[in-house]
Amino acid sequence: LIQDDRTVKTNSSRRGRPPVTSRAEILDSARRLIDEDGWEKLTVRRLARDLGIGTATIYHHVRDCDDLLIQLINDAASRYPKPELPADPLERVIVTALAMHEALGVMPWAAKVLAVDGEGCLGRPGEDALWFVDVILSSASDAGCTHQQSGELFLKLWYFIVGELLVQTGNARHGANDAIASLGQSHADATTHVFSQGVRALVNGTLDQAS
Amino acid sequence: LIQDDRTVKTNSSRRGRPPVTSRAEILDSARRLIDEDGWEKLTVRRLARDLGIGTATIYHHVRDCDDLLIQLINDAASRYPKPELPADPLERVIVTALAMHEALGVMPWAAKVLAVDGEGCLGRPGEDALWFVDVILSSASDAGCTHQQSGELFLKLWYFIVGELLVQTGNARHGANDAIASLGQSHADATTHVFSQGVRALVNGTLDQAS
DNA sequence: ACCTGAACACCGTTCAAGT
DNA sequence: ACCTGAACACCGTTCAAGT
Repeated sequence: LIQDDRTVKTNSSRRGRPPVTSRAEILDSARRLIDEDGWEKLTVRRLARDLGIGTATIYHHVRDCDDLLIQLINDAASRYPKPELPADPLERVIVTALAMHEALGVMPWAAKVLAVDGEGCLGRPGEDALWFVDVILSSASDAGCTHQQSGELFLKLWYFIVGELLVQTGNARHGANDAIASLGQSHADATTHVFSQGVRALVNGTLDQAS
Repeated sequence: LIQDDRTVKTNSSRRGRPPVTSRAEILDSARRLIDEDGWEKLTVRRLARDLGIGTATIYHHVRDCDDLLIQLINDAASRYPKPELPADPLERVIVTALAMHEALGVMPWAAKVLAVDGEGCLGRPGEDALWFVDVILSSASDAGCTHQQSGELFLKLWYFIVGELLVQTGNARHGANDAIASLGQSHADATTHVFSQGVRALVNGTLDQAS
């Protein structure tokens, strides 16, 4: 049922001891453990126990603990539907930045991992995450930015996205923060609003400086 | 020499077993260990070994491992010289945000801790970190922002500051990132420039939206 | 081929007992 | 008063041996 990967492998090469698990099963299990107990409780040993396999077996499918988290992020990013892009290049930058934030938002702990292993995840060619980077850079060019200005704008947006995720992860753990709590709207609405206003401010403010 | 705290304590109440260490010694040792081996290598056990004391003794001075890091951050923030504030309120917001970033910059790992224990560090009344928050909020008001707009502007700046620190910490560990590497200037100059331009863009962009 | 128990070298935290 | 060894309940990672 869930073990199709295993079956396929066993069929295609019928010699040797059959695998007891697959990359897909490991990622599924990890996802479930994370939203049951939080990402900081995910350990290789716990994951193996959950799957009912030996601890060392995990290391046949992932290089180490960080690699597991990065695979999870790339997996989520590739599942995320790419947004419709507006014709206006500036609007395109904004929409893509918001989509990038939303794609990462399903795993807020991603910020911590991405920052530690930074371009290890975003910068590898062929990864889906790279799509967001490309669209933002080329749209900025279309809006009249030089190569350098586009790079700087992306970097600023990246700081903002990562920072928002990081703060959100923290607040989730120990109650809402004061600045947000004092606003009249619901928590989720308020943070989304502040975030998108910030992205707009960053884009417009940067382009005003350039001209 | 470094053990004045201990001596003072021993003199003022001469009964009972004398302390073998003090909060100041613990913080000093932690600081040294961090910039020798990196903050992720700092452990309670290593710290105790470095001080030549029992592991459990550490827990007389700090509640737990996170508390130690937070004390370190607050200590650094309180040491940081407060910047001269310009008359123009908008400029005051910018200068204070840059100073806040610089104060935290001596401990880039602070971003991770602050995000996890968020307002636990920034929000406690009486802490020096609160000064930065107050100045930014009141300066934004002086510039014509409503209470809510000031709060939102601070939050945006906080996202940006935290994000920049987080990305910088990550890049330090595994080589410069591509966007920055492609710029003509030195690494440090380039990142400082991008950061301060971003703060300006955020402030100006936000105020343009308001009017 | 693929899996695993056991081992290695660590963690944070607590607490009864020692000085 | 203050300190601490030893214990508890964990970690990540490796590798020789097993199936």
